[in-house]
Amino acid sequence: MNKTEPRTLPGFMELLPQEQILFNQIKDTIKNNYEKFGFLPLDTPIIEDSNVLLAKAGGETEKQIYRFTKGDNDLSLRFDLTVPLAKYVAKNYGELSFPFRRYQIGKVYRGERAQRGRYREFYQCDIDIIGDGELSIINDAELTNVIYHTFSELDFGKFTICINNRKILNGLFESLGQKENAGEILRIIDKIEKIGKEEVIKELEELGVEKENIEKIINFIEIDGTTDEKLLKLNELGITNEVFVKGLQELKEVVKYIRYFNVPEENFKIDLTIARGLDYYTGTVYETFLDEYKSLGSICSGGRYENLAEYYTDKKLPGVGISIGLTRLFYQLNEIKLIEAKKKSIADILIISMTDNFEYVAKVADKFRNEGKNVQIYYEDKKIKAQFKYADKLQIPYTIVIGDDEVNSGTYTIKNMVTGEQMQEKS
RNA sequence: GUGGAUGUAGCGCAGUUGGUUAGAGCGCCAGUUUGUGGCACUGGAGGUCGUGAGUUCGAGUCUCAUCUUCCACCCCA
Repeated sequence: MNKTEPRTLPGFMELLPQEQILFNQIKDTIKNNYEKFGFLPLDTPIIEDSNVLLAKAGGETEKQIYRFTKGDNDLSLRFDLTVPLAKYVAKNYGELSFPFRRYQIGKVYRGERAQRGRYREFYQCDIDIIGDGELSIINDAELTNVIYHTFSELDFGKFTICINNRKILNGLFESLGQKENAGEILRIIDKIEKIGKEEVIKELEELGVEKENIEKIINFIEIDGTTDEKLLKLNELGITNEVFVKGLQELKEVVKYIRYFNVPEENFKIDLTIARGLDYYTGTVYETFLDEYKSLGSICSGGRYENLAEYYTDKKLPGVGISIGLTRLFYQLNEIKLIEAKKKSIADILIISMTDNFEYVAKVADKFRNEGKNVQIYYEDKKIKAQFKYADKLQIPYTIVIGDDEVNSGTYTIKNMVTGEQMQEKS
């Protein structure tokens, strides 16, 4: 008979057990940190009606969406967790309490060409805070604190949360008379880390921005110094544009509260080049980098948006959120060996049974389970040697041997697989 | 969507200017050891060389096509 080759689609991550254990540990750490700040769990369907999902989308995003029909239904796979959140909040507006704080950890789908570390199916770990009409700027600062706590516990080394405010950039462009192509300018500036200053200037020229303005833009994003020095220099630019002034005010507030939250100075900074690709951000924007592995790019990004669900409801729902692209992050950290899958088994104890008295074996297993241990019983009819080998392969730290001797004396023999020590205990 | 590579055992690979029956390592299975794993030794299973066509007396090796996967660009997490 012809066999079908058992292959997994490119761009889809599939892990071996020991890697999956590590992956889940990281995922759990993120989840626990999100919950520590009172975020509520949310799960939404992976498939949505295309009309709902694509209410806003266009351009690049739309091209990458997995879209298909089943019968008469036009369906799509979610490409992020924010759009489903918008739908959910609009739909359940009456049932929810605002500010609505939710976290969602789930898979999303983008049909782009697979590439190193680039996936078509990947986990996003999102938190968002949605206000009804208004939302305090303190929330923007708190998200920095959530990121700080999460990555501190994840322990991937030193990291820096870069903060900026879209209004500052937009206000600057407005004051320069570049309001129309502000979006494109942002996109170009955002790439400065990657392509360098010269290339940014070149691209701005190609866009048709005047020399004088390019100079001002470059001078602006090159403002340096400590956080307070940067804020001072921004003030000294003397820009009176309303949007700029508001943005600067917001940034100052955010910094003030970040300090109240006691996030160490070394873990956050103002970075005026951070713009974020997505155009729905209207205020604070975040990107987080591992100091020793800047080349990985941002490992946690997000920002403030004016109106979450404008395509679904007239209600004004401002929000602020961040997202960790877990699948890619895991891949990258594994690549650079910053994390390593060591644990091969979930079981703490493997029971090797050499008796027909199964009832006795089951009782011993339950005794340890009741003590909070993960216990697996080996049922197959194999030699004791093979059973020990199995425990060894899976690196299960303890084995318990139960033969007729043990049953008759009401005991079990427990063996430490690392040291080789073993002893008989009363059951 | 554009450009460049790749494919030999479960895995990562070797295979000379085309020449008998395609190799070693790791892994897997069994035995040395019928109540004790790791180490060692011995033995074993496992490949229509991605697929199809062509050149040739002869193709893993040369040619063409095709599929697959990977890398870069675009965009993004």
